[in-house]
Amino acid sequence: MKTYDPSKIESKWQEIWAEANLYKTDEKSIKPKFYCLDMFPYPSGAGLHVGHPKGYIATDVSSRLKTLKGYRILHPMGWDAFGLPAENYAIKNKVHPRIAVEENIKRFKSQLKIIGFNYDWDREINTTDPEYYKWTQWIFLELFKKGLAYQSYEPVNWCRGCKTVLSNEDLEAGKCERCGGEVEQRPMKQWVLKITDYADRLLYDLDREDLDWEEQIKEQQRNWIGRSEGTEINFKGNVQKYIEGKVTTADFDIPVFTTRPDTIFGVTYIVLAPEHPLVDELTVPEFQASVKEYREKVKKESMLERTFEGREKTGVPLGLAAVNPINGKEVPIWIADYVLMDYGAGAVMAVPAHDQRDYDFAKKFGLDIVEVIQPEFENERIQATYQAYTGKGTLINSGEFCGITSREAEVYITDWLVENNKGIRTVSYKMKDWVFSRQRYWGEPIPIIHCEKCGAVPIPENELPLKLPEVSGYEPTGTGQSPLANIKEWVNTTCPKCGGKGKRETDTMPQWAGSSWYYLRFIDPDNNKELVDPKKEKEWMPVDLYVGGAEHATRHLLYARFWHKFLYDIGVVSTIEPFERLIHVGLILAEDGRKMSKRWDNVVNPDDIVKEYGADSLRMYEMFMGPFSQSVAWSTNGVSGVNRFLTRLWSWSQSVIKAKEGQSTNSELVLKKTHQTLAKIDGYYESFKFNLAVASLMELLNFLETEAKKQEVIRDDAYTEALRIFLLIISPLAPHIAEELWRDFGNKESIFTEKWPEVDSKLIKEEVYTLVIQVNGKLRDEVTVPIAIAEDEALRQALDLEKVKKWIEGKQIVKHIFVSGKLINIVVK
RNA sequence: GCCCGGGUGGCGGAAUUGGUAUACGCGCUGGACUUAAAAUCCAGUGGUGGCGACACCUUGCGGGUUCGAGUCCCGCCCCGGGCACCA
Repeated sequence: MKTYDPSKIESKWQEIWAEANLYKTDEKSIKPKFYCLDMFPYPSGAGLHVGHPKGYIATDVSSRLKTLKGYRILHPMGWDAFGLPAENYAIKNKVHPRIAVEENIKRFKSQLKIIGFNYDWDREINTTDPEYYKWTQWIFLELFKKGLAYQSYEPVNWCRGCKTVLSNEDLEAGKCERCGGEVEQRPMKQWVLKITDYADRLLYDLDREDLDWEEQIKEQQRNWIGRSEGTEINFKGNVQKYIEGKVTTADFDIPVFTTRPDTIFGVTYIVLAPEHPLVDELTVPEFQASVKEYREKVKKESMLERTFEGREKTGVPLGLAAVNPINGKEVPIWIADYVLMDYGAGAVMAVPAHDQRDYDFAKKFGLDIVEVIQPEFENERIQATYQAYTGKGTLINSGEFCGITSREAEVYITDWLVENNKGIRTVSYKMKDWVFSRQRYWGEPIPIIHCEKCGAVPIPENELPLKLPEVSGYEPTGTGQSPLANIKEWVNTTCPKCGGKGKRETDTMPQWAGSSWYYLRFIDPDNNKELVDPKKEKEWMPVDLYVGGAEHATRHLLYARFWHKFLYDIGVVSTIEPFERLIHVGLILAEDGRKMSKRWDNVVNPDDIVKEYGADSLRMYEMFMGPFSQSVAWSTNGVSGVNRFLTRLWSWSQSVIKAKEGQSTNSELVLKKTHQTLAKIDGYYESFKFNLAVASLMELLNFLETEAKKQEVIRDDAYTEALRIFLLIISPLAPHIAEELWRDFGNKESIFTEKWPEVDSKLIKEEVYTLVIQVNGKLRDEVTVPIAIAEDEALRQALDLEKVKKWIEGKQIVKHIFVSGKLINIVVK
């Protein structure tokens, strides 16, 4: 008998499939389409570890299933190859990042190939290919033309020691990872995309019925967008200025944003973000030194740490007061780091009685605390003496508004403010505009020319792609600009508009850019005339299934949705959303439960697993190890278990193939169990419960082997059908062994040209079931009953059982609960 | 700190709407085969007590709702992902 040797059959079938173009995307047939997409990898220098292919295996299983079900498949793969690590590697090893990236891609690709994916490699793309990034640049220019790209001063991490901009990744506990020096937040003129213009659409379209996304991902996006309706309230004041020796008084306005206008009578001070542009103007001379010192200190803090709620509060007063528009009361103005410039108006009205951070701040600096909301319950009232009461309630100490509820006050107080021109209703978002500039070499050049006369001018479309120039080194310039700024002959150019002197933009795009539209390129990878052929776009969009890590839940997926909606607005795409169904893949941790990392020396390489156990074992194990979306620790022993299973499948299949023909006595049972598995497994595949799919296949084989031990296997219609179905339903998970046994079985064509089997519902019907008997909710016995058994008959049979009698004896039956198909519970007292 | 997940045997995990807790796999123990080992096959395997039939306990911790809670509610603890320049 042939033995199961994956190393022999897997490479053989991979070659045959490739030669036969089995996985080439079918552009012609009238079959329904299935666009199945993986989040494409960043080809790092470390190569693939076993965690990478988990999601790819899932899309491979899904697309093979859809192939069997009669769909035509688009299942492509490519490389998201711009980015920081390649540039750092280039600096360190003095090689061009392109060379490093090419090597990495080669390695990744060979590692993927031996796992036996059904990718159409003719559609491979690479974001660093000029023919690709031409269109990334094109989209940027369209955004620019529509006013959605603008320049603004945005903070970057600036290391004084290295004289360079640092990524968050390069920081360690707020200090520079390389030199250990201080890092400060330094404003720098950068390109920013107006994603906030799309905030409402990005939010509301999450609720579209045709968007089949996991709720948790949608919820994360909603929170990221952070829409809140509120009121912008204007606090006025005046400041004395000395101009040319004379004292003059100047009025000022401080607009603040609040979602709680009902607490306005409780305002006891105003806090500005330390970066607020009004701070210079509003600081009285005696306080200037302390304000300056405080602002310097805040520069060194990261945004993340500033927002920690339990953190020790800091801040300094400006020495001025502003007037509460509702009661004319003067309140002092402070600056404090817990107020951020980029949320709301960069200024808050502080209500210490009803906001915890304001409360902590007021306690620390001895500011007034005025209670204006009375809680509904007394215990909350008691708590309010040592912490803020942040709930709603009834207004007190609020002038003419006393006695009404918070909900009413939100309407009436805002109405009053609007009528008296002291406030407006407005909406604020947590989501900020997308800072799109990077001061680095290895990214798409931003196709803009700065002209002294004309300002920022886009380069003409026919000059795209604007290629990255070759440079000799990638070291930072020392000024914070990207290495491109050092190439004078590239930077200095002429203005496309006036023909005068112009300078090229030297910042490049973030890595997110190329990945924000790549799913469109796969549809039409060689198109140089337009981004995507509209006909082909309509044929393949939207992506039917998108699989990738949860770490992309907010940024990548929001950026891609934003660009897609923009492309929809300018008529490039025809769907409102790019990804119809989204599933997130859970991490594979190392055997020790930690993340796989070179640092811990716990990385498992898929090549080694394929070599020892075969690709089918790797594929099936990764689908079996746990719920797909959950992170699970790797176990090489687990792989050997799956390998044992495949070996047993091989032997059983061979025994059927070699068996003599005739009529077996257990054919009915064999068919029933096989069809029951078939009925289950379809749902398991569709709902990404691959672990249960594998378990049900194992159960089926356990059953078939047990039957084979009871009596000799005879090749009759039932066994023939059981083997046929078994191979078909396992083929998405383990394509190589399925194909090999399929051909051994006498089939001339590939198993993937076959049709998915249909469930025979007559076969799987059960006539009896096990009725569980409980007394007071505890399991006491069970009995086999006909499926249609009536309640009183079930009760009669239950009460007849010795084990049940024992528990009922001397007690009174209060009632019983009968759940048809499940159990009967007898309640006694 | 904030947002999103998760916590079930020695381990990974299973358990449609609240209805037999521990499917499937790993590991372990004993046995068969073998000169021996590996591989394979057979049997056992949540805990405590008992020779045994059996009984009681058990889903991170503490309460609650219910005939019945891993599942629902309230309050905690612990772990993972994200927090805008890693991708």
